[in-house]
Amino acid sequence: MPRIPAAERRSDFVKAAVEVIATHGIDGATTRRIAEQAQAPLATLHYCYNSKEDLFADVFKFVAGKFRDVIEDSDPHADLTVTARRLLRGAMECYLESANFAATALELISWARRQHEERGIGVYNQAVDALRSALRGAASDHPLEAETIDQIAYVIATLADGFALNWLTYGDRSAATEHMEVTVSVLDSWLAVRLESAPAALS
Amino acid sequence: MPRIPAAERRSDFVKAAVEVIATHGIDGATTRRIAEQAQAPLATLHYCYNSKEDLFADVFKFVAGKFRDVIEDSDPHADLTVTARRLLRGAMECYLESANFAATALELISWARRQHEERGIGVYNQAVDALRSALRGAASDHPLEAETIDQIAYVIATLADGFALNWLTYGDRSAATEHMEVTVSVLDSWLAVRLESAPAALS
Amino acid sequence: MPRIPAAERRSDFVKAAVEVIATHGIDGATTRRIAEQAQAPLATLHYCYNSKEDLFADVFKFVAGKFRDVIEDSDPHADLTVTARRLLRGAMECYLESANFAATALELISWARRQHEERGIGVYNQAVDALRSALRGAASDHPLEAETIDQIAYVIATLADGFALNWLTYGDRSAATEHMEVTVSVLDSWLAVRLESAPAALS
Amino acid sequence: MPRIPAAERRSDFVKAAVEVIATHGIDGATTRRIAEQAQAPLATLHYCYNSKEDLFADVFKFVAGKFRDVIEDSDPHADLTVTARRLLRGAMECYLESANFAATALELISWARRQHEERGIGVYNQAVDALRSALRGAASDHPLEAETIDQIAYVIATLADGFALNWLTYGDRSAATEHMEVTVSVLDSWLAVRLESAPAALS
DNA sequence: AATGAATGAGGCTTCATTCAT
DNA sequence: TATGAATGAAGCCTCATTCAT
Repeated sequence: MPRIPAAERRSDFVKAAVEVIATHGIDGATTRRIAEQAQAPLATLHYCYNSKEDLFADVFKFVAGKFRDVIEDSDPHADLTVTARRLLRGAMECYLESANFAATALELISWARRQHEERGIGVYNQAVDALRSALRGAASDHPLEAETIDQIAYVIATLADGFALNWLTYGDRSAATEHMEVTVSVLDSWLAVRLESAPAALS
Repeated sequence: MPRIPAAERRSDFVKAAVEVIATHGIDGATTRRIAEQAQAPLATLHYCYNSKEDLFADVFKFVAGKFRDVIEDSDPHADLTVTARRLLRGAMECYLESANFAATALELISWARRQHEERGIGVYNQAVDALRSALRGAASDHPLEAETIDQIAYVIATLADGFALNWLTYGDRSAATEHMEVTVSVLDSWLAVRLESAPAALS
Repeated sequence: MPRIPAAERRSDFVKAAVEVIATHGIDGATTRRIAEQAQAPLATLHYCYNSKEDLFADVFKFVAGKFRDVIEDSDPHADLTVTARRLLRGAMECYLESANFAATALELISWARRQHEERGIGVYNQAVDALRSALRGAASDHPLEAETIDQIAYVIATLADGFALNWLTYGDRSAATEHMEVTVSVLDSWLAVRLESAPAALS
Repeated sequence: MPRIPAAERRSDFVKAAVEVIATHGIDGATTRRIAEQAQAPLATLHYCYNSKEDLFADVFKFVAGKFRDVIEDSDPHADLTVTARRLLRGAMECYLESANFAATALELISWARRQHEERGIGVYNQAVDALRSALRGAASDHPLEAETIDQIAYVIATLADGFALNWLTYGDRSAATEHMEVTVSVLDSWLAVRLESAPAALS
């Protein structure tokens, strides 16, 4: 009965959609289920969004925005190794904090791949771009080759996503917490070797 | 009326399902589309399988079997480091060889997570189990702690899946080929550090 | 807040409805589309009219009124043949001037037939009545049988509507202009024969 | 329960659609109502036709075919005047025989106009084309200018459609029967004048 | 055994209308 | 007075599945 502004209502539907996508998958996220989750009549969803696709576009923005927030929160003055480690840990903590968010992010990546002909469009690409930007900022003192930045971004993304898949599959929080440490140590080991040789090549 | 043996018919449907799942996702893999891809009448699918879920169970077996084949192909007499590297590379080559297989595997992992209450059931779990067995075989000379084996299996799975996600997202084969090398070097770096200290702890 | 008088508002909606009905048909003339065409919020339409049917009743009046204007414009002192010709030409020119008006008139005729059980109610009937009145006025000197008047009115209506259907179907203005002349000549030929014998029967 | 071949089922739906279109108009002809009229579940309609549009295309064919039958039934050896009169009478009798057919034909004409950008496509055009062919056949002895044929076809179509509109509006069969005679006499009067001068121009 | 025919359930979307402000 | 917000009903269509042959 309370007449809520449309903007706020839309946000409710986005949150509901994240829950439903995580639980039922992208294609199982029917308008009925989303409306029900948002405790709103089905028609109200279509009053706020012209189409399901419009709603999903907003979900998309929401997820991409959360990634960007996590990535940009990292201290820009830190060392490259420290920054990389923080980015990876931040992503994993974000996944660990909300399994639904993690699941929805993976669903969206899968969905974007199927939906659009133009590859690389979507959450994944935006997140990797943000990773690259953050890394470039941290490496501004001793500029690395673009290729090195790309590789580090790739490894962080790979480790974070691989971690997410495992955590979502087993749903075992304590195991995941341990895996987080292992994953960080993997990055550390590789970076130690990788950055030891790379700057040398530049000097 | 070619009178195709039932077994072959079922195999056709499984292969068709893999294609369709990769292209349209698990929920987009409708019985109609699968039957069409298999060039069979819709009713024939239900003649071979009681339900869609039964068919998917076979798809499941097929994918899990392919993983097991890749893993068990690796030389059981090799060194642990070499074995780990081979397992990772084998998985990635398998993904690279058929993007459809990779996509279907990821879809199935996602699907299994949503479908069943009991976590850890499914393709992912079977693959990790197989990884563990292979690693144990390679480490039979100097037995490691179970935890170490678990960690190595986790890291291999994580790296392989993270690699797959990237490759599927961009669909860039040459980039993926380079990523494969990077990914292997990540494993190598970490194993070098990890195995250097672990045995020490045992001695 | 332009504070537009309610009467003007209603007139805007009627005009918008005529456009929309012509373009999308009676059933395609949704309240949304009409409000949009009138550049007014949807709720305003229902503020001015209790229901869509009420609005359509006004559209009805508008169209019937325009017909009456055309018919009553014709010189009441003219000869019967001349009057009949003028009425037919007037109707056709009216159709030709605005295809939207023609289309809406035909839609309303169709709609009225479907809507009401009582046949003959509607735009068509009102127009034919007006035709009869005009013809009676022109024939006041040598009163004809009512049947003759009825027949002339029927023929004029038939020719005008048949013309409209053709013009709307092809949308070819130059062809329609030629058809107008042919149509008038059809009426002339028939009237010449018809009125030659009819008065004779009365004398 | 009887398993009827799809082709026959389709014919049932076409007939049902004609009824429903006549009663409720093109846009009121919902799939639900058509299925109900055909005494079939809604889903069965979509088993026989991929879409509502496909069904309507068949309705289209059915109506156009009936027109063609009526027109081509006319004796090809007859005189032009006789042929024209027969064509007109045939069309009107066809309308009179089934008001539903008449209504559906007019609805389809209206619908085709709204639906397709390319003007002149549809039932109307096909019927007029068939009229022209029939007239050309009858006039083969003393070939007339194409323009004359066109005009005669136009006048027949105009009179028949105008007649139909009146008959549908009032639903008065006895009045319509009288109108039929009047309408034929209108054609006769005009043809007498028209063909008297036209051949002269050719001789 | 094999497959066209058939269908209830549910998918997304739009409708005319009402409510609260 | 005006109008964004809200909604039950109904629109077309596709789904997995079953039935009859």
